[in-house]
Amino acid sequence: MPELPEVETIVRGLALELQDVVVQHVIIRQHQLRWPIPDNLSATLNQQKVCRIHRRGKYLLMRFERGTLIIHLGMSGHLRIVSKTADLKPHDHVDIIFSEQQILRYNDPRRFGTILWTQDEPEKHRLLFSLGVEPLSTAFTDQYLLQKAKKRHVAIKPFIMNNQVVVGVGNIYATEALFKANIHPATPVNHLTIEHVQRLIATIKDTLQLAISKGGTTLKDFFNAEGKPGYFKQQLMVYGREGLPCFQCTKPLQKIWLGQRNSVYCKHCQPPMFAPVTRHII
DNA sequence: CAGCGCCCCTGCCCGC
DNA sequence: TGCGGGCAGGGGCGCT
Repeated sequence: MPELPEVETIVRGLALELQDVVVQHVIIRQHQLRWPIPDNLSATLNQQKVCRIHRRGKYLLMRFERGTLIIHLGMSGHLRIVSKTADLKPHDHVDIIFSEQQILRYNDPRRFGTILWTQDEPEKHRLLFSLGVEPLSTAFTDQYLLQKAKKRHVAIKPFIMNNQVVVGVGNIYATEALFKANIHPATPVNHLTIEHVQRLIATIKDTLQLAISKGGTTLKDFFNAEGKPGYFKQQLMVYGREGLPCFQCTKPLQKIWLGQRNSVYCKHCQPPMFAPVTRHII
């Protein structure tokens, strides 16, 4: 579900709602997420005040007085503010209760998400310390990406989806940004010219920023903290449009499997920039 | 050490 | 209508 624009949308919503509120109580109905939720989380959070809500990559960080709650939504996680009277739904795994009107409810059908606590600076946490640059920061430049691509042979799509290179670019936005930059998703990174890299940086930033301005992408079940969908889906040029005509050249869009993920592209607008890979059969 | 595959889990859609 | 297979917006980890 969530890529960077969706997490950013949720962070902004929660930051408005939960600044300086105090935890009254925590209910954990299901401990088993990607890693178990700490047993003592309720005791740890009790009576602590929310100091700041921000994010690093797709990790949502809730800073309290004595530490930070690290939340990741995985593929199917949701965070909503609900009131005490809201119906309990399947997979409502955690409630952080601030008041009768302010319950932060975590729902995650697939349980690929994460809720962990750290007393240290969250940047030092094992899940965060080796993360790459933020794509919307000034640190994400052509020189940075070229440096990272040195001695690498991976295809550009899994490369920009690698969190150690740049954070927050998932399958939807990687697919869209490569289309807008006219770069074939299977191009080996060492075949890219500086012009390609410059174009790609620009289209990644543009795509993410536009998506944030639309409140994220709702494919079927993304909703922000107020339960409202995002409207970036209407802007998708290629993602999910396999076999349909390219909006630029009207030729049917293609699908390939790259880095354990599906990728849609236009073979006319994103021509291959490399010799075909020959593979031994049997 | 780069790169690939596996795996954590449920829901949903498709074809038979 | 029921069921098995495949696929899904993520990403850490272990193996080669």
